[in-house]
Amino acid sequence: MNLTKAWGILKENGFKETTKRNQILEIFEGDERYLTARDILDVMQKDYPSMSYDTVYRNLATFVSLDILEATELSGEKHFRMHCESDHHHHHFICMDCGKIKEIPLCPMDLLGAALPAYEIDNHKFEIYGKCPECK
Amino acid sequence: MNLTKAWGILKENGFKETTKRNQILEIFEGDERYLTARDILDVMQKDYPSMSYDTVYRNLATFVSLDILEATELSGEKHFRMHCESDHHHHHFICMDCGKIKEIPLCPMDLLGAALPAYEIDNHKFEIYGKCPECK
DNA sequence: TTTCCAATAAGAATGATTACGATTTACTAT
DNA sequence: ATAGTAAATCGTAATCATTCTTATTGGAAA
Repeated sequence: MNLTKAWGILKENGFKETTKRNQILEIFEGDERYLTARDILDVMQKDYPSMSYDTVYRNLATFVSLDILEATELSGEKHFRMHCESDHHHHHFICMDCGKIKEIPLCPMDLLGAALPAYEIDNHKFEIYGKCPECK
Repeated sequence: MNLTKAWGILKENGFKETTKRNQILEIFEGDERYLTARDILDVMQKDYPSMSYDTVYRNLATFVSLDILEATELSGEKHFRMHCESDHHHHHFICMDCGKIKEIPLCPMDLLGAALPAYEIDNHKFEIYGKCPECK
């Protein structure tokens, strides 16, 4: 997703255009890796030494709730990246060295079919972890 | 897995038989749900008011490293349960209400085949979240 | 029984995340 | 433009899970 589309979604939902918000989005636009809240804060504090954790976490939560960012938990820490452009459901290979991802078009839920008839299925997680060709 | 088998593994690896360790294992033997370190501590402190977090965490880590327990991260917290008896690789449906699981015999990695030739695959996670028939 | 080392207790430290009152900023209507 | 208003941010403290440290205890072998 790009900045323009992200701001479109934010405006539609009544969020104000602030410089901090914009810079957070710019960081994600220019980085395809999964980043932590701390990663964001570190970059932001170069320009805004008074930048607060609260602002980072609050905006990350906002962006995730609007599907501008996607989040996953890697080794106990929340990580974020710009939501994929592709509109079809998919999963990710995640490089544990550099944080870059590769889309996996397959979804195991398609194969399960009606294997759990009496169950209410709310969510699922399928991720592959390892090293990408560059990091191997 | 049962207590006898767990203690066999522990003894093989030179771990001493302590009352605390045994009670932790008994809790897991009698509970098929995913439990947190705090869950264990709460139960243990009824019998041992001085029970320390450190003891819980240290033993949980030991048990996981010996494949006596299996661990997963649910909403930011590490959860543990007795390792499944079944020797073939599988995944889990996890009830987010009661913590009970259901085994899913299918593994999506089987279907990926050689779809990621240049990648080093170290690990993967496939879990389905929702409500079990009892909790629905 | 004594000795040794693993195991534990107690509590402090850490690291990520959330909460809160005070202040500032972006948008809106004048 | 300007003021009013609610949203956004700051600064900092609190919380929560987890790990670390040091002193002490307990299990098992000699």
